[in-house]
Amino acid sequence: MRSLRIRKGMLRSHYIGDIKPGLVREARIAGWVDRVKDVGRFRFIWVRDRSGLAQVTISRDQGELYEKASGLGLHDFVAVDGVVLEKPVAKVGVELKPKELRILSRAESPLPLDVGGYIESNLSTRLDWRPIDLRHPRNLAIMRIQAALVKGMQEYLDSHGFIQVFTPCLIGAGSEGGAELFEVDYFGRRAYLRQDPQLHRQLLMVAGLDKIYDLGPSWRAEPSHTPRHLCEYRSCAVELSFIEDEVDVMRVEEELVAAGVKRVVEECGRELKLLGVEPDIPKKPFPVLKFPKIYEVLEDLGKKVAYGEDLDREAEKLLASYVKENYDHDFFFVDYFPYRVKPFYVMKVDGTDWARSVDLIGRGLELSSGGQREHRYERIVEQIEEKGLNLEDFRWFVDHFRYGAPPHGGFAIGIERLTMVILNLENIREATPFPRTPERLLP
RNA sequence: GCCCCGGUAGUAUAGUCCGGCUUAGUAUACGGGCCUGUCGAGCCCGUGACCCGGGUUCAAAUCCCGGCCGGGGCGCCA
Repeated sequence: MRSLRIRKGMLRSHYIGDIKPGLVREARIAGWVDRVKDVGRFRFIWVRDRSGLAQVTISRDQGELYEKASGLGLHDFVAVDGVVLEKPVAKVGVELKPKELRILSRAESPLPLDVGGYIESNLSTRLDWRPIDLRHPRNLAIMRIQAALVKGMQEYLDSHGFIQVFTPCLIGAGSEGGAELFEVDYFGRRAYLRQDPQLHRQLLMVAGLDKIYDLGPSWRAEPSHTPRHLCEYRSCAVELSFIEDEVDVMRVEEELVAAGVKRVVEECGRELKLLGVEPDIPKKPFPVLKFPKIYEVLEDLGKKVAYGEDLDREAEKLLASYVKENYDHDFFFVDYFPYRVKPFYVMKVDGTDWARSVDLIGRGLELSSGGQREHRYERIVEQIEEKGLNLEDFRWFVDHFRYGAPPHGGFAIGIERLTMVILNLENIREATPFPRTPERLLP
């Protein structure tokens, strides 16, 4: 990490992690007090910033400084000027003999969480005090890894001709119904927070943008009490035109996931080690399981799913272990979903009850859905009617398809879910700094 | 939306099944002391808690009912 070029008198000259004993003689560091130990002739103050941990060693003969340090407590915020010991005695790494110690902010004690690292607080308590919780290197690591993941995916998309766009979050109508939408007052009219940027991405295909992605939030007003749902989450939503069929979409998606994971592995060795995970860069192509054959596979696994029915959680998990065993893969696609369980805009497999509709499953968890969309005006209208929807409600969308639309498809990958799967997190709330769940709107 | 489980010091837990044997135990944090280049230091002392309301009972952290809060399973989904 490169330290900021600083002006004289600035709070810090170095990130702790940047200090190389022998190369850096003197440094000014700033951070939170991680531990205070009073031992004979010395007081040891551990100081942590986001890059690492330093020990500030104050000997009794330093008089005033020694006294000042006696009042320090956990998570006080301090700045220390000192000489870097060329051969540190401390095992934490960097050791400083201070010239000056400034206490910039006091932490009340006891803290509302155990920050010492031996007691793991309940997630709920941690989230109540999330800023303190995020000081823990482990949680910081999750945020960093997610940033690398998104960066890797963006790099892939940018270098393959995808244009980043921002589609609206406030919408006048839902894409599939309305039950799970958050309602917003829009100058006296009813508006909604989008549940997916889907339909607007399709309109951009009609517009000829050809290949796009939208990185942004979506909202679901589902009161789900599970470790894998958030009411607000981010997705990397991709749409591309001039495809032959949904297979082209899958090819992009697996490249995208692999590029994200690759970036994480390359860039976040330290963080991954801290979290105790070693993700594999997934092999391409990802295995594909298709309806209706999938019913037979499930039956062999001892699970009966009625013909034409959707997969349930148990089926997804069974298939995941099946894929792991037979393909040694954590990810797989499911293709040709029954048309009746999918929304109106999907492309049917001609003359069948199946759709060119694709889910990506990672470690048994649904990470995305997508596939090829129907681009022919008459067909879209027909399908809206088949689904028992009111065509007039979708005019704002459908009418644009009357004037020439390319074959296209896409998908939206849940970023928190992908993070969760790669890092083997038990709860999706770990994968976002301030999770929104049915009960939690603060902080 | 349906179902299951839980709520004890700042934090995390034991005790709850089978009411009394509890002055509610332990770890950590916090305050004090001893020792000591500590690195999860060690030792001694101390402060600190039964979610709220109602009921049963001689007696409730413990049993029952309601509320609030939290966790999970399913559904739905990313």
